[in-house]
Amino acid sequence: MPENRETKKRSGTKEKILKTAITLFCNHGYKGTSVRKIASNVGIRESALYNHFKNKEEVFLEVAKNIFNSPFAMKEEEIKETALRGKNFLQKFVMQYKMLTFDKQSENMFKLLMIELMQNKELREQFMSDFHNKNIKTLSEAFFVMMQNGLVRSGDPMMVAYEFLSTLFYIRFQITLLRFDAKSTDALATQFEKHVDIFWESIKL
Amino acid sequence: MPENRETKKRSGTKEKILKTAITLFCNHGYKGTSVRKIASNVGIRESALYNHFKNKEEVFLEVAKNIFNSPFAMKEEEIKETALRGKNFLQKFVMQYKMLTFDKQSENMFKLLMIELMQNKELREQFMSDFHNKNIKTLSEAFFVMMQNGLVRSGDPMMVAYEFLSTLFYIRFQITLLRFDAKSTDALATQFEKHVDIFWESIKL
DNA sequence: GTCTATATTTGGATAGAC
DNA sequence: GTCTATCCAAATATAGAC
Repeated sequence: MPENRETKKRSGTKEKILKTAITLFCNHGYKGTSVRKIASNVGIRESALYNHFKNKEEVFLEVAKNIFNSPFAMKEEEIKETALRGKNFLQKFVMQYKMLTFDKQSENMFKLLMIELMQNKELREQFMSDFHNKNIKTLSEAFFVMMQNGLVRSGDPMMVAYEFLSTLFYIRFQITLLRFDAKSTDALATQFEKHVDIFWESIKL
Repeated sequence: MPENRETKKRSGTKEKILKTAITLFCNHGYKGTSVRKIASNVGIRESALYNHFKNKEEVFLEVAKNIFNSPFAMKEEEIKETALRGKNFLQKFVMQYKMLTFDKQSENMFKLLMIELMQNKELREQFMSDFHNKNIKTLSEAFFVMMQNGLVRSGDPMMVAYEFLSTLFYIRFQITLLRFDAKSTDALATQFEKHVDIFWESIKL
């Protein structure tokens, strides 16, 4: 028995369901996606879907599981180290943010988040803690280091972090809207780099 | 006939329907709000609602009609004039933005916009043109005037406008999320003023 | 203008044959 | 594991009496 991992060696239906569900949930949200539609897109009957998932919510939870999983998290020590490089840190941070923005899976999760955010209290709280606070913390630490080392004008690191992050979010938000309709994002894609340039000029010593 | 305006002098049912519909649509979105729920909250049967509106969509459109109506628009000349006052212009602009954020009706419309934005192509386009571009235009003009008059460092007025606006949007976005759950927004409310202070310091000559 | 009753559709979910 | 058949609930909408 060469592959008895997990006992069942699948026909792949469950994966197909998940893949289809991701597309549908991320474009139409929970309410906008029916079990019927998922099943029909997969090419099976609804009843067959229930062999793989207990109910609609379980499918959704499986899809939304990675909604706050960032593939590009920075480690604590890495932050403090890289922060000493000033603008270079910001460029690195923004590059990761940009990759997230254009990464297909991250983009889908962001769309889903934006759709469900207003209808799901738990998501709102996770958005604040995971999405916002985590980034603010990273950036604050970096700006603090920069201030300590005389690289940037001193001030409240949290405030500077907020200013810096908010623009990144807005760019990502707009890009996500444009990509919904398959519109060009060329102008906005370069906005990330321009933001770093302008911002650095405004805070550097 | 003292009041033959519009022929029908209403029992107020239509207004009551609209008022109820605003609350429901703005908190649960189009799909999340049923005609049943609206009618029952008003205190009538569904069938009675159809005496006032052709269908659910017509109720929604009536509600969403004012989604981009800003009660605080600045006139062209006013912008150029006030821009000469530098930081004072930014303070005024932000104060209006802040009022919008906390104005009950505007807040509802913003919630509705955020809910529906990801599911409605037309709204996305209106968001870009009415919401984003209009503000960018106003701010760009102001920053241009400020640059011409040596009040702020010269640069691309549009870029500076983008930096300034994006933070305002993010603050509003976060406040809206908090208010969804009736959480305190004290910390964020002062962020508006702090933003102006920080931003002005970073661009002034 | 509101009610009762009803038509129709859509969506989530289960039973049981194969 | 998939299918057919079926059930049930919820939702949009209409007809016609009052």
